[in-house]
Amino acid sequence: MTEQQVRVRFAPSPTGPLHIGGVRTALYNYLFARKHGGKMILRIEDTDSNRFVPGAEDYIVEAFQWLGVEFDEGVHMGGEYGPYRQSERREIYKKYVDQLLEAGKAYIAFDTPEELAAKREEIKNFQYDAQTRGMMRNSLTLSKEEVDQLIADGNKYVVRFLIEPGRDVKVNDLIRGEVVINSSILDDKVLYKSADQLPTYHLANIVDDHLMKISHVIRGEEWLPSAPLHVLLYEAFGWADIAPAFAHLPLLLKPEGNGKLSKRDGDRLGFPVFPLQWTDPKTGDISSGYRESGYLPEAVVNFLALLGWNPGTDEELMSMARLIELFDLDRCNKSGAKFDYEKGRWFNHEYILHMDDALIAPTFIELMAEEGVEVTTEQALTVIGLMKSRANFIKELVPACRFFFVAPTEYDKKTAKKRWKADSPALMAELAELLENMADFSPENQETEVKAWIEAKEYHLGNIMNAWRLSLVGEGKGPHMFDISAFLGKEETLRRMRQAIDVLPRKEA
RNA sequence: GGCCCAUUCGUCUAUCGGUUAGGACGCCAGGUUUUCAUCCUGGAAAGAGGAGUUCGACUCUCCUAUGGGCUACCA
Repeated sequence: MTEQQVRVRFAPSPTGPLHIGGVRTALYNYLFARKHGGKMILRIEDTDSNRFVPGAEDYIVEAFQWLGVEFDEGVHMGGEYGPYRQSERREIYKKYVDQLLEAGKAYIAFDTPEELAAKREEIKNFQYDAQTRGMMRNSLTLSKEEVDQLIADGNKYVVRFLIEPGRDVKVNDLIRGEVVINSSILDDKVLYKSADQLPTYHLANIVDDHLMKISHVIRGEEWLPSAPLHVLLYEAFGWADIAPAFAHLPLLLKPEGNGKLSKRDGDRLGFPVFPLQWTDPKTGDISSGYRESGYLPEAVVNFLALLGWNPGTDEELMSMARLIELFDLDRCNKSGAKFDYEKGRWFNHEYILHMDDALIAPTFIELMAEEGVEVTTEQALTVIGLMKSRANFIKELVPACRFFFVAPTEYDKKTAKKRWKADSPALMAELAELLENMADFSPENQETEVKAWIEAKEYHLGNIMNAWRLSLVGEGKGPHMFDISAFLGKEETLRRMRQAIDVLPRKEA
């Protein structure tokens, strides 16, 4: 057997923003493809015309661009197996549906949605299958003339897959091993709807995967129950021996409580479940996105990769290249993973820590400008270097760094109470005088001279530094004091110190 | 209800018959620091329950329980 080229696809339905679980599925497909030198395809499954949402397709493309998940073929870039939008492949599906019809492996059914609903009311656990198809209105129970007439009269119909009962259908799953389901529990799935002349997911999926030469179908666990149906379809078309391999990924679950992670959870728990912000075109509702929330795409990718897979070592911080190097379907978990949002924050923190300050600077400058604070690139670089170990998100740097550019207008009460002592005004005045006469205001020289002064006078270091910090920052936080004063410059440093002496309350000794 | 999948610290997970059950997030304590953060050290914290198989089971089998998914002319 020759090793066939790895070709995988991510095939979302354009019904809204891309769910984070879908992002992970796409990511695993991508890692797998790159790992094996294969191709990654983006196919749009828009066979349900009723659920089409404008903008969703562009959103999907943009989301993957942001994340760094690249495609080799797809709806947005073409390729030799197109078109990649299922609504543009009507004729193709029709041909295959007819093939099944002619072979007697599918049949035409006229039962209306209303009639089916009535049947479900009438018979509990009603299923359109070998048991019941004999009592329905279809090409198995009606004569050919009747069928032709009904169609000629313009009656809507569907094509159903004829499933033979009593067969054990085996699905070989790369993650779960062999899963066996008896065909008797499967229903005669609708493959095609005459109403919009489109197939349903199942038919389109099998036909496209075959035509696009997909080698591995890596998708969410929610598809596992219909995998036997897909196996049967491959058989019906005579493609059983060239069918793709399956791998069903565990689901992403709610962080607390039960169930699959949903759009609502994000709103409720205060974290995004979508890669990019999304505005519902109908309701105008806005759902937050990882990008807009300040996440770095690398952090999101790293975080997501580890939800359901691990390299088998303690390595946790991995670039896309490293993930590709290490990824293996054999190391994917079988059980669903609760979405650990806290860990996502930690990943972002780590990526900010390791990120080049020059890459953070433009975003920082922009965010500061929005707050009405003009910052030069040089200033930004200094401040980011000093402050980024305190931030989980770049935007957290904005309030944290404000004091570098804007003098405090009020002082943190708790800190003032603790750090501004009876002798503080006098000490600050003395320190101000020392600084004023200092020729070299570099942080190094300041440190040398100030510490020498403290030592000579036998002052308490913490006493001086904490009061000084309160004067310049307004609270008890921030980097090394001399870095702050040096950044501020002598003039501003002295101004803030005098202001603190004026404004902060005097205490009895 | 039926069918399928799953089940190790609160969470993400390692372990592929023999381990003091390891790591990470979060949490707590201590250290470093003029403060906060970073960083370092330490701590609490787990094999759902019950039967087997075996000299030996977290690991294999079965049952139960629990969780999850599917059960559309949606994907």
